[in-house]
Amino acid sequence: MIHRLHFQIDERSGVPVYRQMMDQVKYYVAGGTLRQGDQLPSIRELASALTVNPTTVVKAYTELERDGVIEMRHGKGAFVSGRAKAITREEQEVALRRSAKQLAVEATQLQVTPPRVITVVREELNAVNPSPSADETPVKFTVVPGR
Amino acid sequence: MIHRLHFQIDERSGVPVYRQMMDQVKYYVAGGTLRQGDQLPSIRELASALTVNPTTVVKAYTELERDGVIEMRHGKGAFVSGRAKAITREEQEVALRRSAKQLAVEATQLQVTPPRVITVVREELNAVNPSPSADETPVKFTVVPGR
Amino acid sequence: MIHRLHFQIDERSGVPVYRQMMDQVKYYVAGGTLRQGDQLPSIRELASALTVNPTTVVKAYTELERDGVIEMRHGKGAFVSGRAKAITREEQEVALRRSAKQLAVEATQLQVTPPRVITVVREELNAVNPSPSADETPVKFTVVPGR
Amino acid sequence: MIHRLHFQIDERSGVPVYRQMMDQVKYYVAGGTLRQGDQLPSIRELASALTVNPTTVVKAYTELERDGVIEMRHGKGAFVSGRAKAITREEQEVALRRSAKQLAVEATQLQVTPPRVITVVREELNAVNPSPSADETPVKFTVVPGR
DNA sequence: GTGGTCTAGACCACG
DNA sequence: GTGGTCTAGACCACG
Repeated sequence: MIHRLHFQIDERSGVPVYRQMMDQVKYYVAGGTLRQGDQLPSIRELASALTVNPTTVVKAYTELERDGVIEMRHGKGAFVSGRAKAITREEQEVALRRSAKQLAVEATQLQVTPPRVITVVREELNAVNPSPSADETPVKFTVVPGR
Repeated sequence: MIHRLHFQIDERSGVPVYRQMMDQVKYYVAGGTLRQGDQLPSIRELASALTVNPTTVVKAYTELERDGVIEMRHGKGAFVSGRAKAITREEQEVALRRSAKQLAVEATQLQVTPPRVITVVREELNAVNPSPSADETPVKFTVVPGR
Repeated sequence: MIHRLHFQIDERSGVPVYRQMMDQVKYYVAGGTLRQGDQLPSIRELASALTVNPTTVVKAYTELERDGVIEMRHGKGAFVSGRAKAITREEQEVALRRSAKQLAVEATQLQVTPPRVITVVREELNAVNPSPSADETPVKFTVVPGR
Repeated sequence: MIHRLHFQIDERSGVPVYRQMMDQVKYYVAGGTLRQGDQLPSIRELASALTVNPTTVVKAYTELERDGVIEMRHGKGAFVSGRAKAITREEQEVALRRSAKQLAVEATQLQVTPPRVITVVREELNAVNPSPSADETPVKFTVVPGR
């Protein structure tokens, strides 16, 4: 069974690319799509799929390792660490709410009506390729670039 | 009548502060809350309300002037330019959809259910102080810091 | 009063340059030469003094910040953190003993006599420019490249 | 008579393992402990004694052969080459002084007093199992892992 | 001036 | 194949 990770990089957002990558790995771990022992895409694979420089991926992975989310094994690859959930349930809620708030503020400033906002959110939720239901063996993931 | 501008600055987001400010002014103009001739908060007022460095506000206003959104009048202040809508209707839609997409991707990665996402968005839309219905005379705005 | 930091980079050693830099900053903090609030050489200054690439210094400083040893202030510079001694007295002893052991093993393999080893160590201790006695105000340091 | 080679591998040092092994063989040859015709530990023996990957030992031995220090005899093992002293007396002095300098710099940065440094060096010299006085027949060596 | 991010690409260690 | 380090240099944010 092939698992797909949807990585969404928005270059125009101003958020450093390596941080966008870090956040999304953490979200996948927090959500349970990525689990202990799973192998992440290799640096080169991820870099080419997202058309970013390999050193940018190296930076993201290095920071994720320092955060205890992943482990790098020399010559082997990058794996989800056994240490911990990347972020707590509470931080998860905070992250979601932060994005929701930004959307709400923006919509209000643009004077877009709430029903219209809800409609657009629904459409985007449908458009995102849902991650497959996880099975029980550690797997290697392929990348679905999103931009 | 006193109008309030809700400025939402998220320092942790990685987006440059001056760009966050620029975007929000543009959104207010696009949405019709800010209209031609309206006076924006002074640099000092905005800087102290948002506790950012005044030079950051200067940069935002300078760039907004270059974009034709506002005009600086020496000794008077900053005013919404007569030249144009800050962003087109289409750009508006793009901006909204971009935020919605980011939310959708994030929620999917976190395996938050769509209904839960919609609930959170509704809550945040209600929480945002709705901008008042515009009247017809140019006004000066006060700032409601949001962070 | 001008303070000097003696940085010793050995490219032939195989130890990554950024790690050599990190260790030496930690040693200076542990030894009390660098104290809370002291400003480190700027990235560019250190890079040019040691003729390494600025990105290498960036990496060393970034890791040191993550370790709580220094703080980067945007537009201001790098400063010794108030948080903690960089390494404990015990780690200090470990570090010293590790170097001493390596020297001892090497000398034994080379069949250099212990008195000769002691003589060479004494000479090298005298050759190192001793760090000046610290005074009481935070200072900026200049770099003495050593290689 | 059984001879013992003390191999000191420090994984944390950042120096590639194969290079640490190469250096120490060279030092033993330079010091006269290993002499022409002596048989080195087999790849498997050395790998398991030091718990490193056999390919790492292969790399070290291959490079040592390229440097003319040893010869691999198919099906027989690795032997000290007749060609030359692995390093000259001068290189020996350079190697020793390099280690001594690193120790001196480190101690100075840690503000450890010279007498204390000398004490620690003496202790470590005593702690190292001195290599036995060489006799005159080629011998096979066993390994004393040091870490 | 200061730090921060990123690209393009080389070279190396480990398996 | 995998990850790790480093250079050279561009461009940006902040003060």
